[in-house]
Amino acid sequence: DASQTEELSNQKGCNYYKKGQTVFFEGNNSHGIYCVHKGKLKLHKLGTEGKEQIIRFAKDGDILGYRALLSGESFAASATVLEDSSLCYIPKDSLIKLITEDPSFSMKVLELTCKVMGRAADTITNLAQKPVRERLAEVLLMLKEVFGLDEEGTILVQLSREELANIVGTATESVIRLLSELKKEGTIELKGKKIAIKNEQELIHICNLYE
Amino acid sequence: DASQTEELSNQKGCNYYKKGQTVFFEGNNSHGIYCVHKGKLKLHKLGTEGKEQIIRFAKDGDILGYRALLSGESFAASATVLEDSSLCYIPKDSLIKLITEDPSFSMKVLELTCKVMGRAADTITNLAQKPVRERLAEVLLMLKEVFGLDEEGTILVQLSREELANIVGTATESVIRLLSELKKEGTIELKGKKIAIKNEQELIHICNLYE
DNA sequence: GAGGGTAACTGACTAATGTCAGTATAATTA
DNA sequence: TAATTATACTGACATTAGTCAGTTACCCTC
Repeated sequence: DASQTEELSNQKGCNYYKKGQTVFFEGNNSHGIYCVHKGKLKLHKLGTEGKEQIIRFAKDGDILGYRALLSGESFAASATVLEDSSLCYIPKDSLIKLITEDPSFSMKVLELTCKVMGRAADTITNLAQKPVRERLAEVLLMLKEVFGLDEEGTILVQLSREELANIVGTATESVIRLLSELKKEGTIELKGKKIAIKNEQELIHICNLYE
Repeated sequence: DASQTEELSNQKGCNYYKKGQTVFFEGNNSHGIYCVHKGKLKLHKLGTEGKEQIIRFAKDGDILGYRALLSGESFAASATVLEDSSLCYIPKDSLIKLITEDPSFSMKVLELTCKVMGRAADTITNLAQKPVRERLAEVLLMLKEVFGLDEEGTILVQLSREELANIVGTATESVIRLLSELKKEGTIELKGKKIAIKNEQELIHICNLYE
């Protein structure tokens, strides 16, 4: 959890990453995990024809790279920094030691992985069944949950239209069209890359249309 | 792993479930986990308009229901028996005791959850990016991996066309049409519900078309 | 501040896939 | 075995969403 992660961070010191830098690459082997001290990252993997698929996001207090390490597999996704961030690295041995020696810590890690699995099942269901418009609404609400809003309702993360498309699982043009639709309807506001949620109830309504 | 699961199964004894029976329901709370002694199950959740989405499968030696228990959330999916099965139940307390007292067991469970997470990321990417035909090919190969084939190449699980559609994330009619296409091309063979893989290389080719 | 590059946007078109309606076949049960 | 239901299948059609081509707006560097 936050306190234990923080403790680890302080012990080891942090490294700084510039916007756009990739912390680890899909397919490589994991030798340790990363704790986000301060920053925002995307976890993404390569799909068809090299197209990026964004799997999830990480922010302050989150940990990264543990899936590969604990499964003994290579990284299933790459982690790229969305804005200048500081992450601390915990080598494999320290982590394994902590997990095996501290049952409460290993329960925490289990809890985390199991929660992420639950979110993944939702994502699968939505991708399989919902049309693009509903998925986009869902993504906007997810981004709000993860990164929060400022006073004006602006989602506190900067993503390109292409990146939004790579979360939703659609073409960039579709995202552009649907965003301007939502703007016309007064549900959101657009100022450059910034997206402000003006009518959250309507977004919730859109993504629950048939439920 | 298998030996520890088996040990637990023997201790507690198994319960029998008839084909079609649901072992636990999405949304309910978990008070223990289930080990599959012998059988085949689907894990599925409700999506748009009550449509089923199949998330994954379980067979002999697999465990079920741990995600909810360890995350402290309700079941994210229901588990339904595809053919008569025997499962043994392990109450929460026994499991927690085992995890906290045996570090090697808790590492095993972590390894399991992390592997499942990796598969989920693949599924998300495929659903988001691949067309239905490729996803169907992928599903047939996945079913082969999970349940195996008999001497004639028949996949050793019986699923309706609707269930196949609910894995692939498409309409039943699309599955029917694509299956008969694959049959015409000689890639598979159909005898009632039974699907036999006649040209695995071709299936692999289909699902890797653009990679 | 001009120029070059990238990202955002728009419109026309096409292809993929879902929907609907109806028939045939298999499975189940009275 | 006949009746009944459920599942598999087929064809026509509608709709969604992706592709392609081109324009405009923004951003960064020189």
